[in-house]
Amino acid sequence: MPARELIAASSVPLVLAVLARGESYGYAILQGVAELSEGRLAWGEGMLYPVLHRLERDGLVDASWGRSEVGRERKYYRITAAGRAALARHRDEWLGVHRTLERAWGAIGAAHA
Amino acid sequence: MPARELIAASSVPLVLAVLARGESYGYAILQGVAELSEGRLAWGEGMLYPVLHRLERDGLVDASWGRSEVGRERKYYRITAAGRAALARHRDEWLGVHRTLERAWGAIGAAHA
DNA sequence: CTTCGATGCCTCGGCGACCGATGCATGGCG
DNA sequence: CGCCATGCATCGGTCGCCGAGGCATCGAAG
Repeated sequence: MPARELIAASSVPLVLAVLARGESYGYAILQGVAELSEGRLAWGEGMLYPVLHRLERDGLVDASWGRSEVGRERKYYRITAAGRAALARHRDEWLGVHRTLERAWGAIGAAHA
Repeated sequence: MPARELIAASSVPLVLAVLARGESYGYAILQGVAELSEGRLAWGEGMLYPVLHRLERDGLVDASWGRSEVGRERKYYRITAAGRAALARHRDEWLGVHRTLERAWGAIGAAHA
């Protein structure tokens, strides 16, 4: 499992990206992330729900209660326009840092003493 | 400037990568990071020194006092073998998360409703 | 019916990180 | 001497993680 800081940095963009594919709910998001990461990212519920609540508080997602096919209650989340904008911004920031790191890593190989 | 969490996630790998190119010291590392990121990452000293001290405490870098050409005191940092190993691990973790995000972003474009 | 596990939601609190503000010392310059 | 640049460091507010724990419902097994 990645370092805690990396989890923190990727949790919001990843949740937004999952929701950009269509509405979903807690448990399913957990599974979606595990699939996308091929098991490398395994979040606990204790970190997902606070993220979801923060996103809702900030207007990046909308939430509404619904029912599963078997009748169980679920809280469905949908990404908002502001959420899509935030996702794009997070993506740009991530890619900027990624390029910086690649440059630093590349230099290591080149400058290998 | 990127979100705080992204700074947190990239600071350690970046400092290690800079030091992997050769020994350096606080102020110069700050400039090296600014160059590598083309100004996108501008750290304050208040975040760099704690990172450096943590790395030293954990044995990922060695520190020693020296003097600049003009006679001023500087604390030079050198990466250790453990530091290079940690750098490689951070790099793997980063790339793993990066692939996950790319997959998630790609799906957005493909599944665009 | 009762018990068990899976689904599905949530909160609490310790820990640790960022980072703006602030402080201190030295050396060069006018 | 006064002032700026270099160069090191800490403090404290604020915020996020995430393991542990809690609650409710449903289906199946005994």
